[in-house]
Amino acid sequence: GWVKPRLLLSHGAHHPSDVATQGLGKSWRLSPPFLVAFTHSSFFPFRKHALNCHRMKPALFSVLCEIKEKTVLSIRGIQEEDPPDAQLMRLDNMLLAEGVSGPEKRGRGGPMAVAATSGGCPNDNSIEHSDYRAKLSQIRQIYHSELEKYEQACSEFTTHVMNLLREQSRTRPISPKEIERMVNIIHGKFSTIQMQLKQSTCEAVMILRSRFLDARRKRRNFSKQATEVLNEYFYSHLSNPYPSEEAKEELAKKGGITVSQVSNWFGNKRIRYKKNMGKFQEEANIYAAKTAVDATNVVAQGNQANSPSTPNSGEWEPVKRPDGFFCL
DNA sequence: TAGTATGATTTAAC
DNA sequence: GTTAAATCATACTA
Repeated sequence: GWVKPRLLLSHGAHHPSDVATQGLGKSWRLSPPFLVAFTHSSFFPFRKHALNCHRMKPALFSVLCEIKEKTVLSIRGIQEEDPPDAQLMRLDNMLLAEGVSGPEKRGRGGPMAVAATSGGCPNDNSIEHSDYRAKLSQIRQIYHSELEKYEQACSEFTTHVMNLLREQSRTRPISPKEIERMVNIIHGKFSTIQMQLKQSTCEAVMILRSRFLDARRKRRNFSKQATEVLNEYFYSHLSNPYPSEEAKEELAKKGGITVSQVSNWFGNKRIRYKKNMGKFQEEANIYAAKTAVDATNVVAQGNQANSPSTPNSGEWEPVKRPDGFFCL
């Protein structure tokens, strides 16, 4: 199921101010002792106002910022910059291809189109198709809702931290650059969360897809209409039951199945008929009689008989395999 | 529930 | 590419 990505803040930070002090704390702790003295908690309640109004404050503040900046840069210099995230790009591409992100796909596309044309029973496939689409739409909805939530949370959190730091910058050496860096850190954290969301979404789509494709493999008997059409052709072309590509297309159209299903059916039928002609004799008689009745009706209507291109003259003479194996 | 029917897949030959 | 043949997996039926 769905695993809602959690807000991942490093070192157990649970509040914006924690992050603020955490981010700054490292460099702050590296500052010389005399600087720490100015910021000691017992110092503030009594001296805060005096400190802010002190004539040396601006000068001292800029020095503090400079020292801090150098310290931070020396630490950051050790750390490697993140490489461009290829995985994020892959996730984005997949979500776009699956129709989760970007404009919603309408009509036939992706695996749905395959199933909609390959199954034996079009109605059932329509149900599966709409089921797939409904579930994909659900995933899409959850994805966008979560994404929006995270973006809003990120924006609110950033504003909150920025305000907090601006407020603190009146009494602590926090430069605008530092605030910018903090904003970048927050955005980085939220990007990680977004990536987790994208990953979960991709997993959900893959699971849905595999389930759908498994369902597609389920065998369904052809409709009576399809079986009728196929059998009629088979028994009326018993001498050469190898429909041409055009004939296959026609049969597929009439039976509401695919051309490859027609090919499969004829492959199965030929081998099974050959193996046990006796079993199919009754069926053959029924279709022979049916064909005869149809032909009589056509003649009775005064039209030219629409007889099969290869009449049932008795022998199977496969053009490609003239081994007499299919003789009646 | 076992046996049978049937659509799909795989393999090998052409 | 098509096809036969074997096989698989599932649907159907008594």
